[in-house]
Amino acid sequence: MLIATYNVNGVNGRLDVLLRWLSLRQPDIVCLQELKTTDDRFPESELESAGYHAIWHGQKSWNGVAILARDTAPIEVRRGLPGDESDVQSRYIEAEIAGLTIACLYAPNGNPWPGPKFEYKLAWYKRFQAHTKKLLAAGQPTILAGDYNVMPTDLDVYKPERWTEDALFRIEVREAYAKLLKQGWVDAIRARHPTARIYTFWDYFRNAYARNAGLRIDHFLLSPDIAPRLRAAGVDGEVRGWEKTSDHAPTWIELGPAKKAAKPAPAKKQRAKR
DNA sequence: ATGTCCTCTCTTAGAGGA
Repeated sequence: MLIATYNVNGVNGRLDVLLRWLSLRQPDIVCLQELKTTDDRFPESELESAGYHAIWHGQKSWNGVAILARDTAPIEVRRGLPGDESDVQSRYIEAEIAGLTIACLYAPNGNPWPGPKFEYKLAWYKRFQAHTKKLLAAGQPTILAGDYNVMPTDLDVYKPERWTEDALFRIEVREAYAKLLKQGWVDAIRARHPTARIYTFWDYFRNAYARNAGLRIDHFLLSPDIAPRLRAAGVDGEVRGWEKTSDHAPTWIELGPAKKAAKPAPAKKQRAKR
C-alpha cells in the first residue's frame, strides 16, 4: 500500500501537477496540505475523475488539508485540531481508511521568531502532542502524515548553521518533534534511511532546487504496531522540477499487508477472508 | 535585504504569507 503526503501550495493552482503525479504513481492514500481554497472550490470532481474520493477542510487563502483515497471513501473522524475552540486555522483532518487511522496535518510555519506566530506554533504542537497521546492510547494502527514545518536534526538541513534562528529549526520546535518520537511514534523516512540526506522541500528562492539546498520537513510518524509493515520510504523529488510545481515534493511510504494474529491455531480451519 | 510564487483585493498592482 502506497501512502503519500504532499504540500501542494494551492490545490487549484497546482491541479495539473497533482493530477499528473497521481496518475503516474497511483498512490492508495494521499494527504494534502496548503490547499489555499475554500471548501466550495475544492476540485472534488477532477479528483473523482482521477479515481480518488476525498475529504477536506479548506480555508480562504491559507492553510487547508485533505485526505484522498483511491477506490474507497475516507471516513472522516475529526476535522480541526482539538484543544482550542478559538483556533480557526484549517490544519488538521483525520480519517479511517482500510483499517488505518490517517491524520493529515499542516503545522504552523511560526516565522518570524520570536513573536506571536512562533508562540502559536509551540501552542499548536502542545495540542498536537496531547492528541497524538490519545491516538496511541486508542491502540489503532495510526499514521500522522504531513508538513510538520520542522527539520528534526542537522541531517535534515542543507546548512544547519544558517537556520538556527528560523522557526522551522528553533530548538523548541525540534524538541516538540522529539517529544512525539518519545511518545513512541516512528519517523518512517529516518527508519528506512538512517544516515541519508533526504529533502522534501526546496525554496523557490535562490535556485534552491538546482543547488539541492533543501529541507526535510514533511514527515510520516507511524504508531509502533505499523512500523514493522514499513517496506520502503522516499521522496518523488523530480516532481519539484516540473513546471508550475509546489515548493514541496510528494513524500511516500510503502506498507506491507497487516499481520494476521501471531499464532494461528494449527488444527483450526482458516477463516474466510474478510 | 534579497530572492519566488501563491492568493486575495480597497483588482490588473500591491500586500501578506510561506
